[in-house]
Amino acid sequence: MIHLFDTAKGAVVPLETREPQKVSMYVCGPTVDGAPHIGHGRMTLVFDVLRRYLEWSGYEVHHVSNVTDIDDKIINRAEREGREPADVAREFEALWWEGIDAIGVARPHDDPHATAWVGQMVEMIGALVERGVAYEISDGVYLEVSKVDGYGLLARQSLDSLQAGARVDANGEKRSPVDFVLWKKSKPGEPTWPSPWGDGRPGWHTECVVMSLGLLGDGFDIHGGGIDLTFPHHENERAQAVALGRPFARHWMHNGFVEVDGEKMSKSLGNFANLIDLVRSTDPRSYRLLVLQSHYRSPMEVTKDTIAQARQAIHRLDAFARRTADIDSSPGSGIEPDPALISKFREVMDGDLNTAGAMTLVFQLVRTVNQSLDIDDLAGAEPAVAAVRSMCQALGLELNDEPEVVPDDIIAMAEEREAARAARDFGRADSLRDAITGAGWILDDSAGGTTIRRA
RNA sequence: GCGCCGGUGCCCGAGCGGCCCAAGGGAACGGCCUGCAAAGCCGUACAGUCGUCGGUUCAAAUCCGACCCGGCGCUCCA
Repeated sequence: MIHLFDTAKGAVVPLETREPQKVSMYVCGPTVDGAPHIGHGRMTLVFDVLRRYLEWSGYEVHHVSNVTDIDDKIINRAEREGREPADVAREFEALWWEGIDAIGVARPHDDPHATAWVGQMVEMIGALVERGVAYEISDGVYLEVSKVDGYGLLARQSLDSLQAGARVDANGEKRSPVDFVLWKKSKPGEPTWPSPWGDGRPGWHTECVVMSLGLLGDGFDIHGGGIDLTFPHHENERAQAVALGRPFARHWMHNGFVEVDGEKMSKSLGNFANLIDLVRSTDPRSYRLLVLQSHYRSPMEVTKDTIAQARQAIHRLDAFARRTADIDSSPGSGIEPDPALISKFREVMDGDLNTAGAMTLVFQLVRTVNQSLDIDDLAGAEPAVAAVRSMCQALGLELNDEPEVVPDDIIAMAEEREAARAARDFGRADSLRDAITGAGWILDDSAGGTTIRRA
């Protein structure tokens, strides 16, 4: 059984699902006010691997991830650029999916948009007001945090110490500085929805409770996101559910941050690393491998160097895939993954999703298979090859065993070089090779002939 | 200030009481292969030690305390 760290419990615990063999997970998605960055990339990759591994383990997974398409930052950007907030949201949502698709993250089964759920949010806020845990002041409706049992569970701090640290509120009407906004009354020119408290829009923390509960139901299994969302976002989501008396997430998961040169990478710091640039400038699988080689809760260093290191490792894996391409391990082939290896993999992954340990296994197998193949021990290699393929599937790592599509003129030059080599005219052969290299292609000579690949 | 999380070889990064004189990847070096290279494969070396100082224990990278450094939250943030 898989064990995962639960932020609320502060410990690694077995994943006990609401229904047997089914997992419902809600992952906090982006606010689409700008291009996705590599931190978003890591987050989606972490939960993609979790989802794939659970599916590989036999669970039926219901994966929901929202898109926040109305928010102050979107409004501000729209204002700055003189266009409609919806237009800003549309543009960056498209970019979001481009980045996510490129790194091979499976699309969620549902991708609720905040703007489509405002009616339900108004309803929920109404219920909170009715229960006497929310109150209206001049600029909006707030949740009264002191009325929520166990507030501070995720923050791992008492209400008192949270209150001590909270910034003083400018308005002065809030009953406590930690009370948070459920409904924001609109200022002129902003997008609005009607409500019993006047036109306005929902606060950020409200959308995720309403949409997660709405799509996955009470007591769903996993709620996840970046570690920065732990407090206040997730705390406040939970507070609303608790205040309503509804069971919320059974299990909380948060992934660690990406750091660039030891520093937090974020929009506000300006050392913002764009995911789109990354996937356009390198093999996107490199980034998945980099993510896999560190633990999801640890900080992860992303620089040109670490990306390049991962790309080299991907090359090694691809070479392995090419070398073993002739081994057919499809169902009915008679070649099964070595059960001992699979159970070792499972044991490692079940320990809080230890993907780094899993990659260790994969690379060790790559070596032993190569050793077997070096001495023509095909039978010894086959079950290990099948195991590697199975593991890679669980990790969402696609290995490339296909020769690349090479332009005709490059092929022509390569053939000419072959002729020159056959004629032992190595001067001519080498100058042709230089020309091919100059065009961005690399020749791999081997006993079986020469293959061409992109540099 | 309060709370949380880290500091492991040249780089990235697992391990979190005995299986660790510490995995794996990258880089380095050597060999095989090659007309020569590159690629690929194989192998070797690199941490006598896991930020520092104390402590607990038969046993500590792993637990406890203090300190130093970095990150996160308490403010928009994945």
